[in-house]
Amino acid sequence: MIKAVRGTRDILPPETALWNFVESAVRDVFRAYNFQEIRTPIFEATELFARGVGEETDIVSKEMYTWEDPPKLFEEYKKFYLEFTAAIREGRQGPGRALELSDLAGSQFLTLRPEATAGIVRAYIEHHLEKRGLNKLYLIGPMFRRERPQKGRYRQFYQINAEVIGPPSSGSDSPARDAEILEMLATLLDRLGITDWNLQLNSVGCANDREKFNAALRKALEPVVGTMCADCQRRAVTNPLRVFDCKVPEDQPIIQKLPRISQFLDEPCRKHFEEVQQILKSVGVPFVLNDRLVRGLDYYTRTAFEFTHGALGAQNAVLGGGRYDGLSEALGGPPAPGIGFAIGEDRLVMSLQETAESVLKKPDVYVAPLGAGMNREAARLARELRGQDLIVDLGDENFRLKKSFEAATRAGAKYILIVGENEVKADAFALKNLATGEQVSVPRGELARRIRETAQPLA
RNA sequence: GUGGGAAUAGCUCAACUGGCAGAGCACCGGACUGUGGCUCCGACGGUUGCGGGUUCGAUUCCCGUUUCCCACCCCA
Repeated sequence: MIKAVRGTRDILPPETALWNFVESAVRDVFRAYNFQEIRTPIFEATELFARGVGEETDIVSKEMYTWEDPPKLFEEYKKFYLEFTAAIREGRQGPGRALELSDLAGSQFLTLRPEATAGIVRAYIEHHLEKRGLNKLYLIGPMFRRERPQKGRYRQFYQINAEVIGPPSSGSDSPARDAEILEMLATLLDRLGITDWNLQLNSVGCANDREKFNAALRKALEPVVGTMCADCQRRAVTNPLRVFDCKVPEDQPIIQKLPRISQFLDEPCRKHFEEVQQILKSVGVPFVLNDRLVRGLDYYTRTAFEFTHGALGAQNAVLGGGRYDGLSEALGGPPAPGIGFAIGEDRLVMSLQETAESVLKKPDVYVAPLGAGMNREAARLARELRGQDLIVDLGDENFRLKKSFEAATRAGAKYILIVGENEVKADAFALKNLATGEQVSVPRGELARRIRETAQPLA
């Protein structure tokens, strides 16, 4: 049997109804904040992510799905190898040279997107969206990372992203935008019925602050790192910021004494962060300051945040984001401050799984043809009813009536409509309410109204 | 990439120290020829994840492998 590949999965009904519920709530809420949808390709030039996300991040250095298109390197290597082995076998001189860079001319490296922001900023630059002033964009779609799967973590997973980006003159760097995004997220989660969320907020400063902070952090770690856990010793070398993620109890007293980014913010960054907090207080969005919150992508500046939720296991971050004021320039574009976030849709759906049944729309009526030739009549009736905006399921004339009833019940239909010879002659059809058992004969022209008026009060 | 657990019918799970692979639910048919849910009866359903080893005999023990789950790492 051919199975879905590791880390990928099929999302089946009725669970898909829950995904649609989430996505339509997202679209409604985002529209209220004047965000508009953007769709970008699922694969991009590898270089985009290398430069945008950062060569040193785990995402780029070990988790991307990358290939060569067309696969010349592989073809050239195969050719070389075959010639080489044939030469040895035949005892003659082998190929004169190994593979060179020029052999790769005409091919490029492509990557399945591991995140959305780089692609959106690429589109912003490519289409000169700075001419439009402030852009408020959102994107829903699959992302790909080659990680070991576990609860809430897949190799193909789905994100809901939103970005506010524009030239500085559009106010894109204003703390008002940070606060607006955070308030929108709080609204969305509440709307979805997720109430026990927790907003963790931090500022990671600008590039300048980070440089000073990193230097101070390295200096502070130097004398103590030898006594810390193996992971911390590794982090201290590769990415000192991540030491703050450590959960080993013995290391906590040491971490407590380390310098914090909050002590290194310059005056503009400090004021910016302060204003974000003041607006959040003003609109009543609760948050917790966490100056140990660091994010894994190189492009983040200033505001960084994470919404967590219990019942998600170890992967408890349901969404995360922050500001990325230098990203556009890093990709060769004009200055374009921005802030955005990514919601892990898989995790979001997981945290409201129990409501799956309640958002599923059931058929209003099951049309049951009865006897030879009745499929034709039933098809006409079903078409009429569907044209009246009813959800209609349709059976088959070969089903015995008992089987039609069972199928209608299983489908969860509110009504069953019997289409037999008697009904066709009279042009009035037996309509039975499957919940109450009440059955009446209804003239063709009144069917839709009859189904709708008694079906509505149930909802 | 590292560690732990698991894999048996469509689903959820049994099967004693190694001895005929089973149950419930679901599905299909019948009781009931144009009236469902309840009930009763019957039928169907398996390369025990895959490959190897030990054994008279392996779902069971051993080795390998794949996948899933959980955690680390990292992130959404």
